[in-house]
Amino acid sequence: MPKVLVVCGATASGKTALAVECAKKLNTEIVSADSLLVYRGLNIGTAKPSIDEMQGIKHHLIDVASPLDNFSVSDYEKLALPIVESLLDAGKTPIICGGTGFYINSLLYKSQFGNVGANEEVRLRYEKILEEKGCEYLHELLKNVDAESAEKLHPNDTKRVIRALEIFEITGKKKSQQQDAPIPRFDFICVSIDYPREELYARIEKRVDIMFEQGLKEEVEELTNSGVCSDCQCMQGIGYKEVAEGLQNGCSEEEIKELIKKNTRNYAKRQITFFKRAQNHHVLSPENATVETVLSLLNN
RNA sequence: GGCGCUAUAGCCAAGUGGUAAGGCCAAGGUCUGCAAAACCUUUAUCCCCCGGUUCAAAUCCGGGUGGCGCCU
Repeated sequence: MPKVLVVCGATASGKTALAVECAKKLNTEIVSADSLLVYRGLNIGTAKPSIDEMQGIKHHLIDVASPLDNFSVSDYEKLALPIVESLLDAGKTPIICGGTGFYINSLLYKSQFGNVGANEEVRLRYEKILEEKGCEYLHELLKNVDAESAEKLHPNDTKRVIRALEIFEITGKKKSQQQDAPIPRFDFICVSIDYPREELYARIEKRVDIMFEQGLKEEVEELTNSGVCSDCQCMQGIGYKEVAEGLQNGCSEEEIKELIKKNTRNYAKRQITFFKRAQNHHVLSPENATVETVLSLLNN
């Protein structure tokens, strides 16, 4: 039996419920893999599982960061990996459940992320260069030190161009030479629930309506009042940025809601694209997304 | 009924004689420390219809149809 179960897929596809059912059956715990669930105070807009929904199953990596923090994959890996490992040591099948593919991969594969952390100072400097001389110039800079990485990156993809530059500057080594081979850390299978697109979009829209009923606006206001401003990383979350901006610009609730729906649909599409390439990935139809199916896949 | 304006992709829209900008939406994709982020690609054989002028018309002319506005 594979040792790790990953429940991934698009937002609003029913991952949480399936993972909880599996956890109950397997008598194990869930490691959330979601870049926004990590923040305390972001509950409604992230559709954070309620105590009720968790059904007594222990969920890790939820509420582990302050909304003022800048949480990153690396932080995630540092916190989550030991938990996965300890569950394995205890003879359990850890369930990684979430929609942030990047986070999931950091657990599944041994990657050192170039062995360099983010360096604000270096980033700021390159951002300034970007502002003054443009992205083509920045791309040229990278070409000079790491042609291979430059080749792979579009000049407009300035975030990654800067990261490559950052890695070179700090380590003196090329990012292209530090790409870790994607070596799996464990035996695992991935499972996702595949709704017809129309249906998934309908679920998303319904969910957004519910968020507003539950008081998304109030949640954003509370965060804002407690000093979480739009510069904070968590305010990049869908639902949060639209409400914060919308309220400032005097948009109607309908307008804000529609924008959130659209952005969430686009996000779901990106997730689907990302998970298409996942290894050992079983795409389940909604009818087939049952504990029994998952367990039988695990046993194969 | 008369007069004026208008008609370009799902939406907004440029183009006013030389072979269809751009934006939005949508779809597809990328992804190794900001990932619910960031980035890339694609999308009108054709400009409401009919006829005319011209080497050449989305662009000019005539007629028709739809919309908008004003007048009676």
